[in-house]
Amino acid sequence: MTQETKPVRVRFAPSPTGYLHVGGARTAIYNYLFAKAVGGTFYLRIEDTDRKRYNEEALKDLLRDLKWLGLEWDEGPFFQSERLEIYGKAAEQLIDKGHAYYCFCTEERLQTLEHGYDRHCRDLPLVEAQKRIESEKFVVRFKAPLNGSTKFNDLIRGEIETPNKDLDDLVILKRDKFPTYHLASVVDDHYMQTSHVLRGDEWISSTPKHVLLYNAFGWETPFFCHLPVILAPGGGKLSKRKGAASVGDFRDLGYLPHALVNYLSLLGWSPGDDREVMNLEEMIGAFSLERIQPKAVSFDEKKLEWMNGMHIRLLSDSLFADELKKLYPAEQDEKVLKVAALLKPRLKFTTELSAMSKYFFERPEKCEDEKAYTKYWTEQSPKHIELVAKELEKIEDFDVKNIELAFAKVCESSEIKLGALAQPARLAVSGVGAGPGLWEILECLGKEECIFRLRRVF
RNA sequence: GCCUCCAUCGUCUAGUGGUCAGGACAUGGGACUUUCAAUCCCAGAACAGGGGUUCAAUUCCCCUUGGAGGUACCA
Repeated sequence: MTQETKPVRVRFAPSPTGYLHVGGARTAIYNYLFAKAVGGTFYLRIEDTDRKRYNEEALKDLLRDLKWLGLEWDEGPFFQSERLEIYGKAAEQLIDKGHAYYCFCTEERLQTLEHGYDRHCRDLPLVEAQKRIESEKFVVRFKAPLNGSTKFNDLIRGEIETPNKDLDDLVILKRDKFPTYHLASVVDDHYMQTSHVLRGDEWISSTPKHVLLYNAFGWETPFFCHLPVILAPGGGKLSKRKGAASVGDFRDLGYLPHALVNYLSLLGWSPGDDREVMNLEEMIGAFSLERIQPKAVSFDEKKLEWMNGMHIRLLSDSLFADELKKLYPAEQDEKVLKVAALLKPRLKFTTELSAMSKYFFERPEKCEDEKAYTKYWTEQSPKHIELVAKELEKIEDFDVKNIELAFAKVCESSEIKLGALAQPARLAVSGVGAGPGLWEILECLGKEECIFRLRRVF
């Protein structure tokens, strides 16, 4: 079977040591989009071979965050820690073939070495080594070739060639019998029939070693595709200090999962046309590995914010109303839906919802918006508002059109500009100086409530 | 140090051996307007530098510079 005919199977293979950061999330997204785009399988593998850094909390968050993003996996999660026997056997297999060897060097000795491991144990006779493993601690190292060079083809960068003399005899089985990443990932990617390895580009320089491992086993290599890193706005690593960095952070800030996925998908990839705001189906439809850029990219939260606003506006009114309903479970659906429709076009974060919707459901006790108060409220305002209240009282059909007419009447009869009338009325009714159209607010509140609020004085 | 990768507006990107180098975010201005948004319109803004190859390079090659990654019994 050639690689071209192999069914597409890709994986996201995080190590549960910390929060899922946006770089990892994007790797997951590209794997997911690619699998879905070609009708392949997307599986999840947990690379928990580092017992010191293992963090159970991180694992839980990871699964939760992936689900939140909507990246459901088809298989897994598979845990490497449960497959130790397989890696042990694989290591033995390489030793038998002469591609790997036992190394008994102590950490102290290794520390005295200046330029990496000196291949001290490489030529120990196997029989001797096999005796020593009974009583001594050891690791298993891969025997890298001394001459020649190793090439592989990266799907977005083309051929990458490394002289073998620059590759060291890397440890594949650690002292604690756990495999290193290199062994575990190669063995798993083979047995789990991974067709394409899409991972961060920090792995580029390890890939020749992986290729050598595949060769030593006599296995076919998967396709490799290394994704560019995501950098912080000013350059350098993305970190909490430089703003939000983990998926959880963005969720807490009020971002929509699909807005994050959409934005992240565009960081290093484009559909080839001018589309930017896309739902998951559109992203899947447009996705291809060839259009991924090799260049490192920097994270622009401003654009993410904009993207989030766009996705909020894309939400159906009823879906958006569900968010609002969470805040006011006791309120009537009809009113919640109305308020939601008014608010939807004007916010960037669902977290703004609470503050922006409050006055629709609770009477404001006082004017909370001091700036607007100083700007719009005058000594004349109470008088003007009373005129409005009187006019509103006369309305039979309390809708936007009639409310507007009522205001127009007051303006005309008392020669007041609409601005001087509407803003104080808004303050009286909502307690704040900004929001949806005043007529809409009033209609939503209902005649009785409006008149009550107008006649109170702050 | 050594090895590897990368390089179009401030940012994300499209693009081609001959283009007015296109779009989006951000920025500035305008329109709309009862406010704040949203929306619409307009503007400024880029092919890192130097060598080649070529009739012609942003595009192909080399060097420099800059950035990123690796150089772990971490992934």
